[in-house]
Amino acid sequence: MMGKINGMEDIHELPPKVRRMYQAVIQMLEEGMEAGNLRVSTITERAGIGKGTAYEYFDSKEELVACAILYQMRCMFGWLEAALQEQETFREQLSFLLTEVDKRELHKNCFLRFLHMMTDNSEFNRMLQKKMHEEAFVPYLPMNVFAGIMRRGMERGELRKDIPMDYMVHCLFSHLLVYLMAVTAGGFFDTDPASVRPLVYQGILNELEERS
Amino acid sequence: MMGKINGMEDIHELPPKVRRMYQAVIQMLEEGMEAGNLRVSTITERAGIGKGTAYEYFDSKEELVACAILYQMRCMFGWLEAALQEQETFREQLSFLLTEVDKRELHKNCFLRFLHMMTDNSEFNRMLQKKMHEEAFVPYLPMNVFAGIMRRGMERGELRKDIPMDYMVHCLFSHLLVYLMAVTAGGFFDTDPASVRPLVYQGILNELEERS
Amino acid sequence: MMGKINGMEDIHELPPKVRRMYQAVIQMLEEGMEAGNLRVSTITERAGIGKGTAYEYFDSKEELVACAILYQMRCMFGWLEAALQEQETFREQLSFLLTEVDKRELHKNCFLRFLHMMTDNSEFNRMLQKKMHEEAFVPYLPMNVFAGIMRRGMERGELRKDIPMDYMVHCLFSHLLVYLMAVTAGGFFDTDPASVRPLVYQGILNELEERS
Amino acid sequence: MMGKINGMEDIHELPPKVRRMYQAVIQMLEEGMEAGNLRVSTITERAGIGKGTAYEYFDSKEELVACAILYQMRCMFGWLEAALQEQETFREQLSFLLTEVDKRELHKNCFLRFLHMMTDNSEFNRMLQKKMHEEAFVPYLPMNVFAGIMRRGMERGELRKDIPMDYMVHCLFSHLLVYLMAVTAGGFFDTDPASVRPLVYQGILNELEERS
DNA sequence: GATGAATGAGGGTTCATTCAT
DNA sequence: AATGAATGAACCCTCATTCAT
Repeated sequence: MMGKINGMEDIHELPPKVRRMYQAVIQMLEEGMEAGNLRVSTITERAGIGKGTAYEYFDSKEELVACAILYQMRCMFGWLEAALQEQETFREQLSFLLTEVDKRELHKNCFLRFLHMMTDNSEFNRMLQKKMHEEAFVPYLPMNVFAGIMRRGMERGELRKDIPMDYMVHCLFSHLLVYLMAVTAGGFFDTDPASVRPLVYQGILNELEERS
Repeated sequence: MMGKINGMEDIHELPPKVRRMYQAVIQMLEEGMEAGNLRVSTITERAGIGKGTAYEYFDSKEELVACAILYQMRCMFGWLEAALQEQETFREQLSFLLTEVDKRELHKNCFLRFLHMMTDNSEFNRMLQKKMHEEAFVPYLPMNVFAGIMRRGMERGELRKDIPMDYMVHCLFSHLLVYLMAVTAGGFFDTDPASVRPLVYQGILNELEERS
Repeated sequence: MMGKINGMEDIHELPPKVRRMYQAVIQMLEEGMEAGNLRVSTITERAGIGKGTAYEYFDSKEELVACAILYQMRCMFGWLEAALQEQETFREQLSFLLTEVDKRELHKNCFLRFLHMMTDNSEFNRMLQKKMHEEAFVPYLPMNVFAGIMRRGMERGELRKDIPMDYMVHCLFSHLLVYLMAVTAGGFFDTDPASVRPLVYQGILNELEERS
Repeated sequence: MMGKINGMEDIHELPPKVRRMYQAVIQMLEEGMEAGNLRVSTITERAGIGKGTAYEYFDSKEELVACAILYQMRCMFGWLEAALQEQETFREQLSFLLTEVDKRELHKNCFLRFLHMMTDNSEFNRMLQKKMHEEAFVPYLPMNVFAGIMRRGMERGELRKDIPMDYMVHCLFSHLLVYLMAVTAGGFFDTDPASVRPLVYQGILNELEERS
């Protein structure tokens, strides 16, 4: 029998039914269902396949859902990495990131989920985190994507070289996060994102940019 | 029949069985169980009461758990507010906050949960968020607690007055968040919290403090 | 919560729903279903209770079925022991046993099942055998019932005292077995039980009876 | 398309894949699995063939397993018949049988299973029994094998001629059975097989042997 | 003939909720 | 008001069987 899927397969070589299940899972998560409450029958139904087929590819519902989430993250962060590479300066990259958050694109799909995961110590999440530390996944970790930006920015002489890399990543991460929340979390901050954006932008530059 | 509990009761006038159920819920959450996976039977068992009794006070399991979480947040943020009031300067308040995060006290009990909630769009969370917007809960919102600190800091002349309050709160919040993650999320950032702490501390002051 | 049933309860103090489930199981076994193929839903349906109720009393279907079988054995072998006590001589006891086998009463209910069990090394059966070795069950073991007969027969001077007890039990057991098969196993032996009975009767006496 | 296998094929002209499936079934039964719990996928996997192939030869899993069991019995009882023929006297044959039981060879493979079947009235077993009464199988029935021994023993003047054949077979069968149990059924009889063996041996001779 | 991916009916188990006491 | 035995809908997972290749 064919070996089971473990989530580290090449994104472009997934069996079509697996891809359809992944898409069903992602879709449902975006509709606001909790990862733990997804039903196998609904997933396979949406994927247009038989219920038992899920178990041809995965050992359990949890495996299936976890792999789907990983898949999404690899897609999104992979895309993000590539998109950021196309920007020429750190300022452009920063603008690009903020605009992505504005478009509610990134956030809905990955950033928030990543954050949600990091603040969750359920058993399911521990499994997910374990998978995220597999070698094949590491380059997709947002921390590493951000570190790449920083490094290149420093090489171009745009960013300060006297701050530990860790803190630089944290700095970018945290500001983006708060902007993300201002954009999303309707109600907790009764704030106009448009008025916060320049402050966030400037705040990051103040901390990280090399002063000429 | 007595009306049901809605989560906005005075913290000090809870029926004792309700308080015991709240404590059971909080305890289990801290043991790493997901809010959605708690079982009514376990909750009432730990509370030392009959299973049916839960339904004397709440309409559903979800209501019970949501009210317990609200209760915890009101306790913790209420306590935090009071504790911060006792500090005399903003710098002392900031140190206090960082130390709390260090102690993994705050974070485990509330901050992380709050963040977790804000990054979740499940049905359960929408209910929780709705309850959080009830008038009685508003003063406990972390944003408002932080805004109070800022306001008083500005009155004492310690903090800049030319930045929108929203951004000041965001700034504090985001830096704390990242420090929280450095302290907690073992593995994603392979960072030494001790080396990050002064940077976080200084970063916040750089952005917010009035320069003499 | 009430502790689970383990099969060693006093036969006369069973919760009524448990007794009804036992009866449903026994009935179905006698209708020719295999112990492993019984369905929980059918059992509870026949017992006139909800499906979930089975799990109030037992941890699993296997436990339920095993306890039901033990219950039947305790009932039957308990009854057999008492009935044998009422016979005055070994010859009468022997006649009684053969007649019981004739009536297809004993066999259908217990003897065959006991034999079936002893020739089965499935996991289910290993569990059943483990339960049978619990102290509370031991006096009901057919071997011990038979040994009691022998002992009393020896005390009355009817049976030989020079043969090991083990073999005496074996002797009785094996002859009964064959008679049981002649009566039951339609087809394998195309034998008239009536013609075999006196031979079995005499065979046993020849081996065991004290010759005056 | 080729007709399906029905279990009465010549043992030596089985399609090789069928033989491999039979061997897989037998092996698993000897490992302690119940006939009803064998899985088609496991059987074909062990046989080194595709799962669908089983259905090229058999209409259902039950047919496959039943035929495998019949196959084993024909092999074993055929072998037993031949082996017994090589013994010159009844006493030697008897010793041989007891020794086989001692070696846990016979019993594990056939005798116990045969007994298990005879004490079972499940649907599966009724099918098996039906197949056993097919003409081609009759000579392998243990009863008939034993009857052959008896007949030859009588012809040689070793055995009594005044007892009905049925009873003689029963007598041998039952004693062997109980010895088998003493050897196998660890725990029900806490008996040392070695001490019982001579008694069994002598008991049989006492009943069946011609007294000179 | 041979295969094994796909299927979906089936069944064991869980657990929120009810309600008679 | 408090209880906890009883319930049954819900849901995961298994596995015999089919069928396109």
